[in-house]
Amino acid sequence: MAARIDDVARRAGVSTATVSRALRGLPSVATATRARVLQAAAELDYIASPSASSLASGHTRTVGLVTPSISRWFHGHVIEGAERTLRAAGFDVLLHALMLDASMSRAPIDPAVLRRRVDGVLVVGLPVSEEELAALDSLDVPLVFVGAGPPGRVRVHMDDVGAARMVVEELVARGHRRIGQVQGTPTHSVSWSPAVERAQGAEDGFAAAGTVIDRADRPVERGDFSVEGGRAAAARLLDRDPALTAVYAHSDEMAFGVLAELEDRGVRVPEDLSVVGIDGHDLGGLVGLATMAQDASGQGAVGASLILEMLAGADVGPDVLYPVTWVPRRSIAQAPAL
Amino acid sequence: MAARIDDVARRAGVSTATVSRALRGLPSVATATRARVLQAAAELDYIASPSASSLASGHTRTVGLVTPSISRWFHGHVIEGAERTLRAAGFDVLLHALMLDASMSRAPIDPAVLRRRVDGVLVVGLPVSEEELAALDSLDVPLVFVGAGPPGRVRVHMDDVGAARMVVEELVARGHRRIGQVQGTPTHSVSWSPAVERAQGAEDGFAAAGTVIDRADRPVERGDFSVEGGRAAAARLLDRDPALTAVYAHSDEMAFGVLAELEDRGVRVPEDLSVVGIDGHDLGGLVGLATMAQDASGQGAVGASLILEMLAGADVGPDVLYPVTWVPRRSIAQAPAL
DNA sequence: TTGTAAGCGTTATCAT
DNA sequence: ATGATAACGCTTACAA
Repeated sequence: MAARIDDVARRAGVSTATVSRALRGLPSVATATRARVLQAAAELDYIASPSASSLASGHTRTVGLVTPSISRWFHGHVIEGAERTLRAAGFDVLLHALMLDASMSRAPIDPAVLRRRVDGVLVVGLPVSEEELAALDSLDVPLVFVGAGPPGRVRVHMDDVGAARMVVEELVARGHRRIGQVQGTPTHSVSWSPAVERAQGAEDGFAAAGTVIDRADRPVERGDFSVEGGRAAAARLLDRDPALTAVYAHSDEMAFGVLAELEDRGVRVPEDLSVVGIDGHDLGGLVGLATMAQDASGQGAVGASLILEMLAGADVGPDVLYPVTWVPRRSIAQAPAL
Repeated sequence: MAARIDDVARRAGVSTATVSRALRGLPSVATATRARVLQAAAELDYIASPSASSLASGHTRTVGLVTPSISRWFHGHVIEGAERTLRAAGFDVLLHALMLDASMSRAPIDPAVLRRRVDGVLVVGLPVSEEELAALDSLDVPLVFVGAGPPGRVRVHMDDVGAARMVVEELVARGHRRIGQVQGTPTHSVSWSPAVERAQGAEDGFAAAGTVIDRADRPVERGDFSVEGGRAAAARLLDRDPALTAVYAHSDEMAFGVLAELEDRGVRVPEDLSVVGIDGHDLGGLVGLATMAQDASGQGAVGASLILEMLAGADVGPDVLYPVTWVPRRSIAQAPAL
């Protein structure tokens, strides 16, 4: 049915080896020959069998995307950016999602699925364990992390610590002295996850504030990086300390939950309480959420480019730090007078 | 480096053919033999080369997902549901995104990318042209549509016409007589896209309302299925007819844009104007958006299952109609008194 | 139930 | 610059 390489060879009057060279753009082919081959291939609507060429060459022209989510804002956008870049370079994208279950835990990365199947792996917003890292290394292909990656590895991410610090500084500068936090929960307890770094940055912000804010005046609850988690955490926060004047949610999605809970309780934003998030979610403007915005699809595109460069033999530096933008919106204001 | 099938064969003391049969669970293998093979394979950490087995068998154990978006609500959720189902069945997922450019147009589906690479194709929320349909058919693999598909094809989708009709009926029942619409724009002009059907359903609703609503009292603007498009369409709608008492947006994301525009203009929802969407976007509750909700990830899972069944040789009926749920929220209310 | 051996459709090595 | 041909690592008749 479908044309094979020797059909093209016969039609062009050359050997299969020459067809292969011509079609892949290798140098040592006479211009006239190449033209004839291209012509013949086009006429036959020939496309090389990916499995055959993978088997023979050892390359798959496929990059694996490992992610804990597709529908969440960050992951969806990173995947979108990466897919576009990879496809433009003629690579296929293999999606490997490790969904979180109800208890926020997940199956470990299964290297068997990726082995011999991809030329590179992009880990999207997923803190991995030491064992998983070893498993990924054993694939022996370029490995790039977007959004969260172990130090020393090739990774592209925002400055989580710095962004969190700036958020706290914005709040303190507006007179807030009782600031609750809704923290994310990393799927693996590693020191380099956004969950941890966005908490660390807040500590830095408090330390640098020039005003001592007692630990009791900055309570923290966990929100699992989800809207519902954020809502529940906000509820616990307000129950603990009804006198809070601000809440810093470590992600916009959790901040949405905070806003929902506040509305239910009749707490006015920002008159009674200010709310700030991190991420720059598309719908933040809709609810007037102040945030530190990052460019997720841009990071996905850069991550994909890095893999392509590594595949081309380039040495790439370990860290691409992506800038963030402060987006003040109506959810943040001066702290109410005491 | 990596173990191959003859390493396993040698270790288990059988032929490569037997290893192949044993590992794939084919019937004609003695229990004891199978155990020895499994044991040997485990010891060597053996995994069959996908390219080699594809080449030999003609199957790829991969399903292609063709979609115009990953970050939008519907597409992200469908992909998530489909991925989960396919992976559970041992299939890989190839992501093929056809991003829309600024003018809402997109590159045509490139069958070359899919040819010989997938055992099945799931088209996610994407109206395709006749040419594209022919190209997809030429792949000669199971083809399933989710969210939008040509009549007669295997597809899973909500009842767009019925849902739109119900939305209009809900508005009319609350006394609304001047109802604006924010319509989606299909990427291809086909009669069976949600964009068209959600408009058609509205017509049905008006016709069945028992009250004649003049065409001039139900103006329509296009919103491109995006938040910003929805906002712009709402602006045009209000400029045309400031006396509207309700807006039916053909998707929740466009409805979000409508709400944003209304807020900017100081139009109170629902006191001055009611807003209703379709989809059941996760963040609808946050802004109190009334909507007809559908289960996107469920549809993705069902679509994937259908492909798996077709691959198994089953005959599957052409249409799986997914139910919708009316979710009244605070954005809908009685029409204001004249 | 198991083994032998012929493909599957390329790429890459080595000549020419 | 081009051609022969041996891999690549499986699956699947066909035999036994």
